[in-house]
Amino acid sequence: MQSIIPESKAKILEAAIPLFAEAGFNGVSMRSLATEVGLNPATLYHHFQDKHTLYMAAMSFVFARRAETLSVALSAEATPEERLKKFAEAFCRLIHDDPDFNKLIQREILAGDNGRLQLLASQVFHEFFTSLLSLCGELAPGFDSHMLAISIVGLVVYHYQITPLRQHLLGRSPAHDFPEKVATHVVRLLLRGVNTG
Amino acid sequence: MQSIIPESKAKILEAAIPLFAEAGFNGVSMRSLATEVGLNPATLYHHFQDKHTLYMAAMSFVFARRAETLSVALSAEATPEERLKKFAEAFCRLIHDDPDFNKLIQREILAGDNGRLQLLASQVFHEFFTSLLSLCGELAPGFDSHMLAISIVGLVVYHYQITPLRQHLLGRSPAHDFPEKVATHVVRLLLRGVNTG
DNA sequence: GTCTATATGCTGATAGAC
DNA sequence: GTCTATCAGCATATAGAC
Repeated sequence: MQSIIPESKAKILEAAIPLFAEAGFNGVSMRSLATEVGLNPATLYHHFQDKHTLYMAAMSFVFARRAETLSVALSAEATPEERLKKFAEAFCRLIHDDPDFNKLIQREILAGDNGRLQLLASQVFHEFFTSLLSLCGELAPGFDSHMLAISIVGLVVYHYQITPLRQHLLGRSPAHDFPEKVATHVVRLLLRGVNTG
Repeated sequence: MQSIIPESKAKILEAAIPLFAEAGFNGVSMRSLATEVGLNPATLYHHFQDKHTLYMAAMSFVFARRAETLSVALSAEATPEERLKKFAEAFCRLIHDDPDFNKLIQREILAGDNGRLQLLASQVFHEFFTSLLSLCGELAPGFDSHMLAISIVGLVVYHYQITPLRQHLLGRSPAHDFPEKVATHVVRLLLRGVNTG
């Protein structure tokens, strides 16, 4: 499954990922990318057929890195509550440590290309989401597993998505960015709701 | 507070909103916008100084429309539980009925311009978020109100944000898009967590 | 207030030398 | 595999007629 990528090609992709995450497909020119890598713009066309091909290669590159990480935390043998806790911690850490991953997914969803979303769903999220669905089924048989799974992911992802805006909202503290803090909050809310006790 | 906008100017802004929501600032050219409105590109520059000014005017236009709606559902006199329910329903309906609003906020967050996010926070979300914080304080004194408020918003918003991707994930049903369904799910999860009963 | 015509620069992409 | 040189097209924006 793991394809071998030549060094220079990988160097271009590594540079492309943060640029595309920050500015989107239209916001990154082949010139600016070439400058970033320290190459001539024409050289990029030796490694990739065109800009779109390069973009897709960069997406595959970053997504392949993370698809594995996502499933691991869910597959451990433990009680549903324990697995939820482990998953929340691993997921918060992942999203916190690799902001590009989150941004690129957001941009893909916004772009709304159905073929690409299909690819994303099947190649990156299928195994992860299947495991999460089964966890949801064990954890809360009375809930719609699909909605619950989306809610769990949303609770984590949204916290980090909205971070740049949160800086300007009331009650904000730097501690709110710590993965452990977010994980604890999310798990507590999921298990018992707002009922204190 | 409500500024008077000439008809032709308003017509341009109304056309610009869905275009910017769909393709982002870089993805919309003055040419394509002009074509959409049925005007010559040069005419746009009679109404707006430049593209950035036009974009900001479009943002103010769509946000001013919604800032009011957001606060209303929270200000009613009722028990915290009842207010949460009312808010969830109104919020789900708003996000469902006006996808552009959600997309434009997402794009603003991704763009990450701190000045513009500050403006968004103070002019659009301040009153709304303050009310939501106070509801959170009444509802769950044991929780960090800031985190809880973000979680409530995230549960709703993320559900609709991820809709294009959800189409390709397991367990999906068209009913998952209905605002009432999402609101019921979110409120149930918030009040009692996954504990069935 | 809307148009025609146009300036200027940046874009993705190619041909061909080394 | 990397470069120089260059193309055609589209971008934002302006000047000025009607």
